[in-house]
Amino acid sequence: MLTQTAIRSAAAVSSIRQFNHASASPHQASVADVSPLAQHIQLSGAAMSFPRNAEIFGENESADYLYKLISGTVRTYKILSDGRRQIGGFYLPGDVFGLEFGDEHTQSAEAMSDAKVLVVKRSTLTALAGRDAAVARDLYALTARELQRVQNRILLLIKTAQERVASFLLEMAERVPCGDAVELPMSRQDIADYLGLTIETVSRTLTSLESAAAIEVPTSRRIVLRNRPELNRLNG
Amino acid sequence: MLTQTAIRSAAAVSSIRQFNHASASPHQASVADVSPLAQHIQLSGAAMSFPRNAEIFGENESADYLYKLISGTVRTYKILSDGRRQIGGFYLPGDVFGLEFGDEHTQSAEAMSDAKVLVVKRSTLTALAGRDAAVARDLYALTARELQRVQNRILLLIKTAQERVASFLLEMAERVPCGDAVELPMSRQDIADYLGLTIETVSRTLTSLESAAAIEVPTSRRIVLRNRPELNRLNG
DNA sequence: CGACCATTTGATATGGATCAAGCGATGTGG
DNA sequence: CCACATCGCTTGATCCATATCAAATGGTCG
Repeated sequence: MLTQTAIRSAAAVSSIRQFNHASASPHQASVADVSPLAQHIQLSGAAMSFPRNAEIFGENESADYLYKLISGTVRTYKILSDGRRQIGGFYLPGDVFGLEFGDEHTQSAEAMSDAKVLVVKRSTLTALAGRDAAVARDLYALTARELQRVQNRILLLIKTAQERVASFLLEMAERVPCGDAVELPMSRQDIADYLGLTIETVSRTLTSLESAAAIEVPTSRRIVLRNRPELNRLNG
Repeated sequence: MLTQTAIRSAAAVSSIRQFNHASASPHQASVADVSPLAQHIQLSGAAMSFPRNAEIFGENESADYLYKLISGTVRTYKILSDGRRQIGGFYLPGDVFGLEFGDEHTQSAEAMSDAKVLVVKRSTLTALAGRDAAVARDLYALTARELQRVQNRILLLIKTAQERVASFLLEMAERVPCGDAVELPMSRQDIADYLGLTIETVSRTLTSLESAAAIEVPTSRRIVLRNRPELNRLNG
């Protein structure tokens, strides 16, 4: 159950507490931070740490908390009965996840690297939204973005492997704006499960894009976008 | 070539038939209808009619209205630059569509058959939601269901053709609860674009399911589920 | 009856999966 | 410091599910 997961880690909470004010990594300063919702999370959120590959919450656990990622990377996913895994999304520092409509989480969430998150009770947040229209609007906006992403993913999944990989690279480049170089926080397997492909196909597609001079792959985790127009064209 | 049996439940058939026509069909008195939101729509919604294949709204148009389907069937969809079409959803009488988070529609909507809808201004609805918590909750619930559906679709799209078709049939059977007979309101092309397959593959999969005695296909638009456990197994 | 459209069926092609091997980086114990 | 296991990634060979191309069938409406 979620509560167990949360409580289990709650032990680690207090020790981490000082950490989040002090350590202001460059990643943490984002647009979202100035919103009323973000301020509330910053002020009253409990800090928690999760080691690499730890589960933050599981599918079907009750969705009592909302999470804001401070550092590290998180993936959400579903597992089919035969073991196939579909990654629902990758979350970077500043992103909010665990946002649910129903009472239960529809996906599981895992830390991809050691991760620090701020946790707020969903009930207090909705109560706050009832009093403060600005908070409600923020929640709304977060949801809007989330739904948009999901719908784009559906479009993604009817495309070819090249198109999927190109879309993925452009999406990541947009989310980690560092010029044309993207430092991927996830493995090939994660990318494959996100795009509905196999690692082999992802790998082959990347080398093929490299041959076409659309990208460069200096190391497996770093990708340089050399020809965005071409990638956009592939994007469909 | 498969034998078309004459033994068919005629009772189920006629009840499905009138589902599409009668604008005061008993089907409309569903859960949604007793909700405050539904009542408001019923009272202050403007009735509009759309002929078969007419556009109800287009992608990128401003999303000023919310629609509730009274009779007929509606599809929402997106078109990729090269003409591929992804159907976002099918809507049956009683369903609400056009629900958006942003200012613009992210999909187009078309009447699949002559359709009657009730239309309400989104602004009045959100204003109402601000005053009446029950309305807000209803809007929330609608959105929750919508998101759930979208997420399930993502899972669908990583499955095999058989699994997709099986899931589709079970979904439709659930939405048009008439025992084990499903009267499909959409063409094979629509189904294909919904499932991310081709018409040929949909057709072949149906015949293969029929050979496996999981379903019967007395006419192309009517499907009888003969072996739900088997379909559920295929569902993944 | 005949034209038209949706659907099914058949033959073939192909993109991506699968199976299998190689390779480079990282870490571990002797 | 070096053999050597391990792990993530790439590359190669082959297979297979679905797409594509093409034709036959069947239902509907004039």
